[in-house]
Amino acid sequence: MESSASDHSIHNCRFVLSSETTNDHDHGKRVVDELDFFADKGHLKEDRDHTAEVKEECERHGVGQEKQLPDVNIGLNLLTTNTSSEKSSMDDGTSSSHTTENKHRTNQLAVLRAELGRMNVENQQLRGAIHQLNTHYQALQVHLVTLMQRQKNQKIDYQTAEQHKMNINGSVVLEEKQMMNGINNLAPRQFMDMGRAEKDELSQCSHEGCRSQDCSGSPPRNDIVESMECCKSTSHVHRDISGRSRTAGGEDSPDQELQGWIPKKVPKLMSRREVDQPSSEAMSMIKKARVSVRARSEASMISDGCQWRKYGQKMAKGNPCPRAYYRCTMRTGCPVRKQVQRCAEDQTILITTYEGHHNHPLPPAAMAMASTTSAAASMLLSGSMPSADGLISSNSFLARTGLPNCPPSLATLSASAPFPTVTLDLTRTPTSSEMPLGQPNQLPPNFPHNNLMSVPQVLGQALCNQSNFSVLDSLQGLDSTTHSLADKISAATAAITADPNFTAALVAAITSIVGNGHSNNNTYNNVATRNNSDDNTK
DNA sequence: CGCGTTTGACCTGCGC
DNA sequence: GCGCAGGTCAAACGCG
Repeated sequence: MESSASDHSIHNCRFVLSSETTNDHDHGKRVVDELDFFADKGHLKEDRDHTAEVKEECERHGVGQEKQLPDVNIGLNLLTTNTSSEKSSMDDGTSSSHTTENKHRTNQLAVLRAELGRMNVENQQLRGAIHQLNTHYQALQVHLVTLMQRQKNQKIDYQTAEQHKMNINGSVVLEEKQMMNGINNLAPRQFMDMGRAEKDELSQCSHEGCRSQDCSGSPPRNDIVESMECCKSTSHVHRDISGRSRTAGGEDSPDQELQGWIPKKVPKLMSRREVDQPSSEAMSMIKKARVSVRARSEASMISDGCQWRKYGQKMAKGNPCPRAYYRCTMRTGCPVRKQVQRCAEDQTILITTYEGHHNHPLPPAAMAMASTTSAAASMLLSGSMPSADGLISSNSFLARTGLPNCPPSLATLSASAPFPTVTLDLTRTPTSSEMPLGQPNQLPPNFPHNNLMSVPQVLGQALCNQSNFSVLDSLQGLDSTTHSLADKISAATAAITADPNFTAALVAAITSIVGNGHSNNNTYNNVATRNNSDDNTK
């Protein structure tokens, strides 16, 4: 009894310490929610002091602590059952043993009360610690908003000065052009959402004490993409937008206002104030960031676990094959689009380009692809913005995403395209030198080994070195998939989703790669609960 | 009849 | 300003 209570106290102490330990592993690059709490050194010291207090309290309330604590009647009959030893002494029926028994009971009761009181104290202390952390966090948020506002004002001042100079030179037309360019360069649609989302996020967190750390007010961090998914309460901007522009299909559904499939003509209607958000260009880039997947397939579309609706087809210049435009229909207003086109040089190669981020939970089969786009977008904004002169080494991308096992030739990062695009070439078999060493082909015992993988799973593997599969197997699987791909995909998906261990491992791997993973928290939860029931892949 | 696809028209950005 | 190309819309159409 007492030992279990001690375990409890130890556990509590560990709880406090673990958050600190976690932060110690963050090197300032990957910003997790907890890190924000300790970003301020002063606050960190205070928190550590407080942690030490709690720790001391845990130690102080060891054996004998019960005497210092008041008697607490919790109204629970915790001693209604007897241990076997107690029972045997009762059976003896002697009065002396009965007295001993009573004393024993009394002692136990005292011990239990003491433990209860000690736990209450610990609870209060922990609450205090959490409250303190929240306070510090809110202070940091306020500080962050102030800094961003200051930066924004400086930028506006600078532009105003520049424009004034131009006016003096009589270049009014040019000035207007620059202004328009500025507006157009700044993020339309989702970027606007992000900017507003960040504000909403901050205020919401401060109001709610940031109960959901998923949405913790991110300092100028890199995974803004995730904020897009995490904070959808962006009604202000969308309402402004939808009020002045027609929505897709002429529908004015609240969903669309909130999650926004907003026509691209919107940006010009934006006021400059709305558009001019901090680090807007980078955010615009992220909004435009795309992930392109090249895979061999005779099917018209690769299976990625999502539901798509075709909304257009266009002949692209320099390619005899038309380009098809799809949008995600798993939830109304989901901003994710994809383009599917066959490669002009090799028409067996299907090029699928994804853009945007889902605003809804995804089935396991769709998670890899969605996480990939998130990871790629995050990576693009994380400082390795592509140089203007074409391709950069994919190694940085792979390194950033923690994918030492992914062959470099599989992924390229292109800036020559209109939008930064990560291209994953799943049609290429990596050379032996590119193959990760010490990666035996490890497949789960119950996994169908005969090339039955759909592209997202392959991609997930390519991106997740934690996965038990080898990339080479995946690629060979794709390369040799020359017929009835859809059937194989279905079979593979069914097999994979039927294996909760694999799904959990995949989710964990993806989550760890995407960063703090909170963008997919909902997804993770859904995956965890829907593991065996999902058969969404077509 | 409802839903998804097709396809021509339209919009927008960009380069000349 | 004009033309081109990419992207999107929405009416028409087809299918179950």
